[in-house]
Amino acid sequence: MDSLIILRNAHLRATEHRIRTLELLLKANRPMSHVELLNAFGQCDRVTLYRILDAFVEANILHRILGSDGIWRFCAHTNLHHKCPGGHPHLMCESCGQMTCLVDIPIQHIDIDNIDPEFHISHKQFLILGTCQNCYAKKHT
Amino acid sequence: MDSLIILRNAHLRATEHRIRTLELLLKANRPMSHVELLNAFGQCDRVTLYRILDAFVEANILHRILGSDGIWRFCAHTNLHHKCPGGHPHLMCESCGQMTCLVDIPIQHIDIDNIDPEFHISHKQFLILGTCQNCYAKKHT
DNA sequence: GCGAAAATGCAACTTGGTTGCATTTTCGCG
DNA sequence: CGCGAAAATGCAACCAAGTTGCATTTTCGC
Repeated sequence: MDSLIILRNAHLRATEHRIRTLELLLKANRPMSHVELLNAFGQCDRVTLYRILDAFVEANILHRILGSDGIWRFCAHTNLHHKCPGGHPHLMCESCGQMTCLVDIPIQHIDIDNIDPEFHISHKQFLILGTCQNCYAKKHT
Repeated sequence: MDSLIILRNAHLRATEHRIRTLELLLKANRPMSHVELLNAFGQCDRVTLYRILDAFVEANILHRILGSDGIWRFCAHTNLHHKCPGGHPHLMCESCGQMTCLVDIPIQHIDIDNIDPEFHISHKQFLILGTCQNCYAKKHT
């Protein structure tokens, strides 16, 4: 899907930076961190990129996931991402930081009324940590 | 259980700070952040507290959970915490930051071999976000 | 109670993210 | 087309959580 159309639909201004950011994320099709995006960019102020990402999350065209390293990663929504309304788990390599969306897998239901009836759930985060293929190979050679 | 005995068993030195930290966490029986502990302390250097917490996690007498605010919380192990070998979910109020261990609930199994056979899982984090009773009441008055 | 190993305190640093503000750009509307 | 309000950008400064290095003090096995 064309990033320009996505921006228009979300009532966001189609500036060069914003188009670029969205294109990068759509092409990558995996959650990327702020630094990662900044490096991929030719020229963009880091604060501007932070604000772009915030705006995109606000406009619901990205979702963001906190890694176990405390760094946020941002992932463009594709139609695959809407399969599980309650969100999906994320795989994260603790060695290189790479993250993957497990878009097909629903997150387990929690019967909160039986645990803490006074708690109001807004959403859930499920992070699966470990070592990816690449890093595992590197470690065992 | 006496914190001194726990420290001895874990081959950790029983200094005043360490006993105090462990006692605070055992008494609270919920995950606490570094600042929260520091405030509860009378006099302790913040770096020292960081190092104590690290040592305790290393020695496996605490577990730590990253909140959606990017701040680590530390929780003393009780025998309840060992019910679910694969870990348990955590409830977090996004308004006040308070966290609760759902020690009775096992985290869903992920059949990683069918998804990414090359990924090696080390552990899982399941965070349930929302609003606690207190904060919900405050918002709706 | 001696001495090696570990714990502590302090200063300085790193890093991811935020805020304020002046300047520039976008885009709806006449 | 081009005007002007609203939004986006760039820059500097800031903030907070966590880390590192190092000199001093404390613990605890012998």
